[in-house]
Amino acid sequence: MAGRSSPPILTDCFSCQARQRTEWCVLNEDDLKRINDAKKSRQCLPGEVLYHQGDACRGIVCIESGMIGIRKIDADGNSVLLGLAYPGDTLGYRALLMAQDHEVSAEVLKKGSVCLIGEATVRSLLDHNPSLGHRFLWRAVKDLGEAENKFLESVTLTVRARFAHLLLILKDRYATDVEDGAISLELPLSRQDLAAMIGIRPETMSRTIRQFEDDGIAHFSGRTVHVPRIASLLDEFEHEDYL
Amino acid sequence: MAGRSSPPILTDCFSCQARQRTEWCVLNEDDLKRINDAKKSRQCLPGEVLYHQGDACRGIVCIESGMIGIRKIDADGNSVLLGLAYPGDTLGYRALLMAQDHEVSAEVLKKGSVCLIGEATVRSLLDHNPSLGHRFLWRAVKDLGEAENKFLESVTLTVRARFAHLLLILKDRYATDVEDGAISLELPLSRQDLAAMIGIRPETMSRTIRQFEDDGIAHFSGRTVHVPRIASLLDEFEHEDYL
DNA sequence: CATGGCGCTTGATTAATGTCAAAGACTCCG
DNA sequence: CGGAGTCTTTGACATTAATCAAGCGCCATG
Repeated sequence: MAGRSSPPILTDCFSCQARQRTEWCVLNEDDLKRINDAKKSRQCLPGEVLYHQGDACRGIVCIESGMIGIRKIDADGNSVLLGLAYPGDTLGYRALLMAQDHEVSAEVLKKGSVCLIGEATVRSLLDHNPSLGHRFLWRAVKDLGEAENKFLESVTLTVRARFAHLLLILKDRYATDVEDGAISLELPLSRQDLAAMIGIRPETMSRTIRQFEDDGIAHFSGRTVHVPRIASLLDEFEHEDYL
Repeated sequence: MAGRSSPPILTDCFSCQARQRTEWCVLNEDDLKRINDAKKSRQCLPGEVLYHQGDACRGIVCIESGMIGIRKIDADGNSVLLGLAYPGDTLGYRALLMAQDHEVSAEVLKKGSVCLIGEATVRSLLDHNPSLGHRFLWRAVKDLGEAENKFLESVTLTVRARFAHLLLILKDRYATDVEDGAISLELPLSRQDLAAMIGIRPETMSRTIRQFEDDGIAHFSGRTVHVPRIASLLDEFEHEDYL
């Protein structure tokens, strides 16, 4: 391990680290070979857009490494980050299954590599491989639950509460240091994108961060956050104004 | 037709009017018989709750007639109507597939009849009937798109715009009279529930209705609405404040 | 080193929506 | 018919978050 300096350029589904976490983990060797032959692998850099909303869907994207943001921009130019995607996640299955254009954009937030799998290949695999369909069904249902929760939060919780919740979610993946109720984390997002995740303006994000500072809930320094008492985030998120 | 006074009490999947619109339309005769034998049919009246959030999921519900509201109530008592379900819709598949408790309640809004299909039956059908899985996958993906749009609207649009959109959606199903850009419709919901659909307070709903009256966009009388110019609803929904 | 762009912060102000309270309207039931 | 309870409307007010505008800091680039 220590000797390898860089990953192989030509990635291979059989040895893909992320595959265990993907919908493709249920494929048998033959199918895996088919997908391996059909896929196109490629490196991607921050800022790059894998597909834009409105683009025709030509297949799906499988993330091998890096981080992708799912973004939607409305007619007025409001940018909302609907979600973050990580190695093992499959993107664009919605548009493919509905046989319509992409409704969202997929934008690279951290450099990494992705594989593109053509529409025909996916359809064919889905058709004769029921358990693959089940995996996608499971995935869609999970995403659906999360989407409904986001709607619910956006209409019932204040910005403070939503931001506290966002930090709690990011904590699970980005906590760098945990000790007895206190945590440090390294945010993967700019302030603008943090704002876009909970559907608020950058100015409001800035002010909310300031409030958390003033209230001693969290200390922000660049993208590093220190939370002395995780419970205080939970308080913000859950109690709201406990009557 | 004219002679029949009431529907038969014992409903039957083979003759079910709603089946064509359900996920079950892909079943062959054998499977249809299985489900027909396994299901329990029952009448339901407004106010009745088919399942509460937090209940264990014992199976799914298939709507034969009537209207069901999908409701979620948060810790502070805020009630949000996540959606409306109609004949042909299948409810509770989320909890069943995720093998967890119901996260929402299903509440009867208009009297009708539903069929309950046990968990074991559904799983068994899903397991050996791939096209049924595909139907559910398609359904989940569609619901997912709608849920994301609701989130998006809630964070980018004003209450006016969201209400205009709600009216446009309800129009498709409840328009009683359409003529040259003007419509009448009979709302299926109380003001409270209209408010709950877009995540606002009843008072705000009342005021928004008042605004629409004052602006000549729509005339409300009880649950009857008259919209002289449909385009005015579209203006509210789309342009927002066209810059 | 200078410069321009972009992201972030802050302040002042405004607009939108929630909250609280009260009164009317309607419905169901005895 | 009466009355309780719920739904709806309205008013006054508080609060939240968006908007507009300015300034600062950082970084890339010439």
